[in-house]
Amino acid sequence: MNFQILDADYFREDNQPIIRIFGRSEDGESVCCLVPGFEPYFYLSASGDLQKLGEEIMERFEGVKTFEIVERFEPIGYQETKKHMLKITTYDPGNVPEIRDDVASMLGVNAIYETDILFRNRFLIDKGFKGMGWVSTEMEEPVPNGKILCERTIRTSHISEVQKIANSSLKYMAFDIECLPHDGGMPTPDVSPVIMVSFAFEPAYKGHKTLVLVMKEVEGVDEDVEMLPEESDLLDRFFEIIRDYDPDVITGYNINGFDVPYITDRVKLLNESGSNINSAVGRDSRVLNYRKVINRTIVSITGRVVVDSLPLIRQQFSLKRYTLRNVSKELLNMEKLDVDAADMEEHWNDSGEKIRKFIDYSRRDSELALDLLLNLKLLDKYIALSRVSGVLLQDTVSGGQTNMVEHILLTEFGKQGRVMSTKPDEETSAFRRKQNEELKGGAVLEPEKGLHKNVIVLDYKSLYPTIMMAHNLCYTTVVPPGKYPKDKVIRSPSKGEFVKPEMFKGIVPSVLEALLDKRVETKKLMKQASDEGESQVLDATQLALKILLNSFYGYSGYARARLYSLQMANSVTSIGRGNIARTEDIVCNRIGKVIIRDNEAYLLDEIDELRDNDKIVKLSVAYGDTDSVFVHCKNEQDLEFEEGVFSLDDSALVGKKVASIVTASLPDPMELEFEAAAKRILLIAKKRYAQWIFEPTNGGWTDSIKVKGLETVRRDWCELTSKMLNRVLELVLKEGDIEGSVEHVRDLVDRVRNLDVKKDANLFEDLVLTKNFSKSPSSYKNKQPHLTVVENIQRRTGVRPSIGERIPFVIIAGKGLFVDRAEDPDYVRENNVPLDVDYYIQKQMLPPVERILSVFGVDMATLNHDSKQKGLFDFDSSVEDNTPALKKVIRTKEVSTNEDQKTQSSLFDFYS
DNA sequence: TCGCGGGCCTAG
DNA sequence: TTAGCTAGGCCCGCGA
Repeated sequence: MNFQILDADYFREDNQPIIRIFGRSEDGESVCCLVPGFEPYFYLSASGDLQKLGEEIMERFEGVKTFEIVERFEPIGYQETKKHMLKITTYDPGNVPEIRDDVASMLGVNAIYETDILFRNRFLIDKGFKGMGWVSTEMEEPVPNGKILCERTIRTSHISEVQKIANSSLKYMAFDIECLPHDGGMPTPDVSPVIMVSFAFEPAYKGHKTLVLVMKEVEGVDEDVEMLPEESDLLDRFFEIIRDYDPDVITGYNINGFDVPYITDRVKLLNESGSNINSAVGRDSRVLNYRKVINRTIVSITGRVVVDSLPLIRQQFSLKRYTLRNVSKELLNMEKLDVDAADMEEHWNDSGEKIRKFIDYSRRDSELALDLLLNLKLLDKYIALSRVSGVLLQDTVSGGQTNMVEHILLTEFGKQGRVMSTKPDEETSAFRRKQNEELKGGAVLEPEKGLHKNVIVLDYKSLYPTIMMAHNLCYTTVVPPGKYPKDKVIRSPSKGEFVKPEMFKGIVPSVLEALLDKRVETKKLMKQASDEGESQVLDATQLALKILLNSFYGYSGYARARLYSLQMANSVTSIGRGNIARTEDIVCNRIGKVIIRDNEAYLLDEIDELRDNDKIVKLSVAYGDTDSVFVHCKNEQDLEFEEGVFSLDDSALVGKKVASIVTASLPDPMELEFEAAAKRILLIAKKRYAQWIFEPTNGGWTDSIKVKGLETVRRDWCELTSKMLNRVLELVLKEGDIEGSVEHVRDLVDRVRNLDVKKDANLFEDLVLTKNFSKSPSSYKNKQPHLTVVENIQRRTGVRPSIGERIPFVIIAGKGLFVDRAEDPDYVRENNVPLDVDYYIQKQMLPPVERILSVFGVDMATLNHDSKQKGLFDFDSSVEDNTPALKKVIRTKEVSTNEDQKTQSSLFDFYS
């Protein structure tokens, strides 16, 4: 039988561990496969007589089954030879944590290794199985299901990996609960009952796409509603439905933060007072439970995957708010239905329309949760990450990059006879964090500020991974500086030394090479794929490979990693910094000029003499950040090309030429790529710019305005700022319309100045700011506007928003500090509190737009002009007063020269 | 008035 | 943010 691995764990049978793999088979059955015969082990290195030490350990610790003297490399540093170590095998996985500290403190023991690897991961790694990977079983014996809640349970030790791209069809279930709070506050499980539970299923459950359980009799409802008179019956039915449906994936919105702990606590309470709710949900019949680990609730259900979509959406989408209402609207374009907390009791006690509405609202929440998961394909990425890294799906969904990197490295270390370090203790991590103050990052080039035409964007393909590959940077190649002769090592600008690949090819570079090759291969397959589903799987796979490739650098400087090398991390970035500086030098000085002739790009020394129709392109670097360079193309006189002279295709010719020359000078597989051509680009500051960018797309060009770092992409500015700035950027970049920009800003300033909240509710919404409530109030050293609002809300409702929530606020009129005048928008709306329109004009609108338009000589006064006071026709003269050069250019289409350097606009002819 | 630290969020 | 990394802009409040 072939099945795909969803989850794995182990249990004990006659004092032997038996591995249990859960999955779904090719023909759609849920499967549990028992695999006996796998044993737990760990390593230790010691000085002295290893045989004697092994015997002593056997004698002293009952759990130790056997030992073996083996040869292994230590985890960190290049080593010429392996060392003798002890491999200790125990009877039970639980024995290892029991004895490891005692063993570590025995005389002569230097270090212990791999004592903290979960047994199921140890099994997967040693057998070469992967999370969401396919396996095939033979000679299986059927086993009576007993407590196992799968459609088939088998037992075999003949199990092997199978190659298959497609995924099995999983069963998804979303749920949501409603609780009845006392007097409109937050419900708490000690007093407020669960009155409704809703489900959404994919595929349908016995013909039901959704189902709502309600704790009362309601008339006039459809067959997707079940009525149960008692809360305990309702909860019992909830678990019965889960067991009966047998989902692979259980999802919901904020279920880890709310629903699961609530139901668990409620069941405990009810069962303690005489109820008999069977809350078994795991495929091993384990009851629903949760663990709290600082700030985080961990929920795991054996054999299934629990996916709370809230953290996934937080990670993947940058939104101003993450309420289900806002997320559904922004990402699904669907409305959440809602009963106000204050009206909940009234709806619940109603026996007509209101209670039916309440039921529909509850149903909708489950539908939305399922839609988020499926329509946004939230899980695809994680399934691909599991298949590529080998980590079980639950761990890629709820874990970080560390998990995956360490899983991959443990696998490769094992293959190459190298042991893996244990996780560092607190002290070691703290020490490393201190050391990390020495860790330098990427270089950011000083931008040539202002508006430019014809800028080519070049960037390095996977810069840090390719640096590690090209220079053999690895934990396994790093050597103490000076230990080996100069010609034997690669030395980085940060003075890190690594042996050359001829001496030893590093494990990290090898892994990266394999990942990169696989990504190229996957992209190729994707182009050939005819089936839509297969193409999607391949796309998720190449994305997963990209994520993994980029995880290794960050991991190398991570204080809590099993493997840590400041030398390696610093070498990566120092080579990166050297590289971008060298790239700038090649572009500006070694290349300098490119000749375009007959649709080909040439260097000066590639042609004999200049001809009449040759286009001479002068290159300079306008900006660059870490792995990118923006190359500014100008004419022979070092001026912008006139409109129509330098085409997008010319950009591509120059870009590809430059990229190929730079690439040729680099060690394999480092590669500079032509990415896009910007017709115009506005550079404001480091990490802040906007481009009218043209990206090559199968034969043609696709254009868009791309904004980086400016207020339009920042969530701590109000929507009005974003909208205003977006319009200004579009006018400036696409049309060169400074005058129009100024008018647009003035119109908006007027509207805000004359704001009437009752008449213009939309504008009010656009004035709402949000900031993340990121830590406990006591640890803030300064006042913060969102903290003021958190305190206000807590004072008024008794409920404090949770840490990690984004807090919306507006600034109200009054005296005193800005931070004290932040207020909850809901409160302001309900109580008609006037806003501080001056704050919005002076602090939210004018400064961001001034930073952009000052490039053209437009100042605050021009923008802040009051139409009511000065009249509508005042504009032209005010522009003339402030910026004569600007107006001249706009009005007369004059082709300017270099004479006026004061305002950038004088360099261009926008209207031609 | 200016410089600085805290805070937030983004680029890469 | 609920365990990859650094660079860096900008706002606010505070104190010299």
